[in-house]
Amino acid sequence: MGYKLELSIKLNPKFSIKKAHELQGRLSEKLSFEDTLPETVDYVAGVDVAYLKGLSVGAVVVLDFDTLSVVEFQVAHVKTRFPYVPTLLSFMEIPPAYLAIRKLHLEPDVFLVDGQGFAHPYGLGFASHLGLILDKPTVGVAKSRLCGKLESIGNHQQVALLNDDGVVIGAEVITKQRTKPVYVSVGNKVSLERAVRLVVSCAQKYRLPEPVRMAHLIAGSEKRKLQSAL
DNA sequence: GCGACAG
DNA sequence: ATCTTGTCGC
Repeated sequence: MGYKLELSIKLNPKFSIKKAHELQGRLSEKLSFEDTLPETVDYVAGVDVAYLKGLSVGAVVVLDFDTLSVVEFQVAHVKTRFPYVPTLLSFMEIPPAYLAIRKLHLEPDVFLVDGQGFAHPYGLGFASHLGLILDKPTVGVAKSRLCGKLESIGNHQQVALLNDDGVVIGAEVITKQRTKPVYVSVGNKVSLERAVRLVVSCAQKYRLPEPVRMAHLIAGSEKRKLQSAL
């Protein structure tokens, strides 16, 4: 079901995988690794996308940074028009994610996104691409590694760096003991150090930081709702 | 040529 | 990601 779409895209001269990678490389240069976050964060958002047949369900949730309680959430669904192609995930997930985010009444200080940020072969994972479009601070929080070599930091056992040709592109973070680590990288307008701190502070009881975990649950419930409505 | 490959 | 109940372990 996905190969047909992938084929049509590969045959489309207006959008080849090679051209998409070149675009990612150019956009990556516009990323900011500076900390533009306010001293005290009030709202942290979580973003995720779920799939149902030919539909993509985007979900965004806003939590109070201090209590990690949900203060708002929005969902949106659109027909999936781009297949999952490793390294091109953002092209598939941005439409539903962006539509949901546009519905927000509150403006989050930062968005924790389910996927890679700068820790990407062309320096532009979903979190970074979304960060440029929103022109807001974003952090990539992936459940598995896409690229980069591990590089331990002294006697630090909770955080290891992801290195790519001598460049630090992200970090492997153990948010909860006895569970697999998560991969954190800068999306846009935030430093890696701050990004890691945000993820760690938002992950208390579960492996995934609460914003991302909540967004995942909301996308899932919305999917079930659409499911039964068919 | 071979292996890797977010969600 | 998705299809899915119970079950083993911290």
